Amino acid sequence: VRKGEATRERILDIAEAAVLAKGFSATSIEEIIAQAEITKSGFFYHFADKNVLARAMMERYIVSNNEIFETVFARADDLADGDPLQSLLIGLKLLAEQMADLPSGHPGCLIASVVYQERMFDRPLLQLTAEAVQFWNNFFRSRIEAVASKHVASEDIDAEQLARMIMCTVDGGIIMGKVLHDTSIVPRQILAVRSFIKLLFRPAMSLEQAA
Amino acid sequence: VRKGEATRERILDIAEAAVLAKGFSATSIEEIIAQAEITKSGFFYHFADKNVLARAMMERYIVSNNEIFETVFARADDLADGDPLQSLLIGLKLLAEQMADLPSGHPGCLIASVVYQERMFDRPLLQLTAEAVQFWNNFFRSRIEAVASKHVASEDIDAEQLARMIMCTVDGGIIMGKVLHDTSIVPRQILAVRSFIKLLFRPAMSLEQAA
Amino acid sequence: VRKGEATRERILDIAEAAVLAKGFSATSIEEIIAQAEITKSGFFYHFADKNVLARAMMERYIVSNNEIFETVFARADDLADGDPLQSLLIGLKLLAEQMADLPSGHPGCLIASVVYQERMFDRPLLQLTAEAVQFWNNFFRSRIEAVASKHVASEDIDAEQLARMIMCTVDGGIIMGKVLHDTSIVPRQILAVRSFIKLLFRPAMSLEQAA
Amino acid sequence: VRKGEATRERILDIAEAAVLAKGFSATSIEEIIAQAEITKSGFFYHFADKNVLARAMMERYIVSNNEIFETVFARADDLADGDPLQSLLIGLKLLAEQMADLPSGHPGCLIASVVYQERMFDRPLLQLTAEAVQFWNNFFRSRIEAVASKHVASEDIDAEQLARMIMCTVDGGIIMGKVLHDTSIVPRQILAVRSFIKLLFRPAMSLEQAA
DNA sequence: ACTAGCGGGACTCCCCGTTGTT
DNA sequence: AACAACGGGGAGTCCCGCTAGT
Repeated sequence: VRKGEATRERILDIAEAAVLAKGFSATSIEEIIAQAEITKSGFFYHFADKNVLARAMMERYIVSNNEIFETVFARADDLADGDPLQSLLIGLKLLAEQMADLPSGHPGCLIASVVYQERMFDRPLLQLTAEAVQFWNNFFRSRIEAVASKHVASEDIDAEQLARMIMCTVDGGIIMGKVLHDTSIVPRQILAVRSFIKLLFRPAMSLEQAA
Repeated sequence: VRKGEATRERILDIAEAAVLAKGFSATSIEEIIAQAEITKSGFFYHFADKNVLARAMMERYIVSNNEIFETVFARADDLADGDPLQSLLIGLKLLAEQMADLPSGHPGCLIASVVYQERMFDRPLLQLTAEAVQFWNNFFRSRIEAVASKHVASEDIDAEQLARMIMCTVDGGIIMGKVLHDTSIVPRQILAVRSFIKLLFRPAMSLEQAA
Repeated sequence: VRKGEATRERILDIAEAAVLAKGFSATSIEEIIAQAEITKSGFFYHFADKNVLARAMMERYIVSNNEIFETVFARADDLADGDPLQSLLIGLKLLAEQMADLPSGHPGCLIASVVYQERMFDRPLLQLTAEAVQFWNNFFRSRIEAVASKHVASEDIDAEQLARMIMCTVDGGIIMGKVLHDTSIVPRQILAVRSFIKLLFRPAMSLEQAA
Repeated sequence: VRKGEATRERILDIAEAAVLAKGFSATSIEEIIAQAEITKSGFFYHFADKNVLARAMMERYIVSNNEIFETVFARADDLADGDPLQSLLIGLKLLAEQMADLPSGHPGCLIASVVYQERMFDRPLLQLTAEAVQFWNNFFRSRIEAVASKHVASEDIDAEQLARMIMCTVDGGIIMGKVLHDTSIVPRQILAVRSFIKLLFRPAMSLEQAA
């Protein structure tokens, strides 16, 4: 189970890149096997059909995204001295940096690619994406709630909304980056939400201070 | 030149809905003509090939989007008494309301649909989308600059970045709304950026007030 | 019936060139009308359908070919002082010169074009071509017979066969000229048969002469 | 690798017959597969597209034609006692007999079929046909040169020209045979050129003999 | 863990010809 | 006489997936 695994991963790599560039149904198995230098039978040995490939791609994508978030924010927790606000701000900065360091810009979000072709996928896959998005959203929401429990916000915004804003900005940033061929948009947009959060929890121009 | 025009529009309506749900290449001409109740010849009379259809769809989408923005912000200018900040905030609120009033949520953004299948489209079409996005961005940026010339921001954010944030939030919101089947996300996200802008230009906790 | 006639001829010109270059069934009405700058209705006004076009093309081709042969050999008869051999030899030379003077080489033989797609044409058209070929063959045969009645051939060859040889050489020469992109092949091949004929009827190295 | 090869050859056989009867573009893949009793997928497994089929057909045709020429003239060399003239004359006679023995006359020349639809084929294929024709021409030319080095011609005709005459007569003969539905034309035309060659190199009515 | 060969079914594009309108 | 609009019918291409082998 060694050579087979490598082939499987190669297929997934090629497929993911193609799907992000052309969409799922425009990505033919034929072109995947041509690039992977295997035959069709080889492909079907690893993936029973195209849906199985889609599922595998998405699962892999979710796992790798989870890892990114966890690694980044574990490091942020490490750097912030127990202050959830510090940790969140540091985490977002690290995230922005990571996005900026991608050699050829962000390749795209598989989630977005899927929702814009949702009719092509079966229920379980769509369910899977929804759960992953919900999971990431909860991840950010719980951190925001932690912040809110220690700091006062100068505007009334609930944590759910704010968590979504982070994710929306990233996904929207990816799209704009692709349209305008500007790889700096995603990191800069992340920094923009970060500014918002900082502003939101800035000690309320401390009335005491003012006094 | 009357019946033909109606057929053409019907084709575009059907095609747009299908593209937003399944992507461009998964949208077959066959299904379009079945829904439009015409024959293939009828279709190809109006659109020489699928690329021409894509171009026409995008052009129509851009025009209609332009109209929405212009209508909404013309009304906002009307309601705000010359204050650019008021106008921007009112405009965003109106936009949010408009998005909330869509019967079945926002159907999706054709721009996003295209960038996530960019390999499928020819240069001119991609160029067209880029120009439209740039145009809308400039639209928001000039309004933000007008605000900035009259009000002080409590954070350093350039207008370009902030304008992009509006658009990213909408596009990202559409994606999240589709994933989570929650039509309220787009309007709420628009209100979230609105909050940010309000906060950003809020008179600096009026030191006078504090006094 | 003046402008209409001009349009009709223009259509035939364009169609003939296209048929010689791509064959009949690969020549679409659509491309003909595009080149002729008329609409489909205009085309169908002149030719009820594609078969009618084919017939008209062939009839025109036969007439023009007849004219060439008749003109050339009328002139040859004029130059030769009543000697059929002289006339034939002069005629072939004139023919070769005429073929050499075509600006871009011989465009091709419509007859050949038809026989290599015979399944595409109806009986009457094929009949027409056969009759035309037979007619031209008789034309040459009767001239050869006239020669044979006045001169002794040094080989036994019947006139029919020799007449055919002239036509075969031309048609074959056109093909070779097209394959090798050498416009000089047709005239040179005509001169080659001419040599044969000359040799054939050369006074038999007159034994009397030798004595 | 056995069953596949048989299918491939069957396709080529059917395609060649159809192309000679109707031309390349009028020969639909659908009819080929119907006759071959396979499906379109089977066809496209063997030939990526119609051009590949054309190329394969032409290559096969050239090879088989080469074999015919070589076999016939090897036998001719065998029968003639080292005399190139004898060998050439015998070879042409054998060739004529072979053409006469074809059950339903000569089916046609693929080269001619291609040049009369040259716009339909890509450069490499046209190149291929040109090279083949050149090759056959050289084949005959070198034999004629061998004759000329041993015998005196009574007319000035260069070998190139004479070699071409052989090929032109065959190609032209095929066309006439098809038009007039007379399968005897090709062999008789070959015998006609043979007569010419014989006459050309006939010992000049040996003046010595006459004396 | 893979290959050769092919079934069956779209899909895009094109093409010939007709109809209703002007 | 000409045009807009469309009917009806493939043609060529491609693609997913299966079977039989090794």
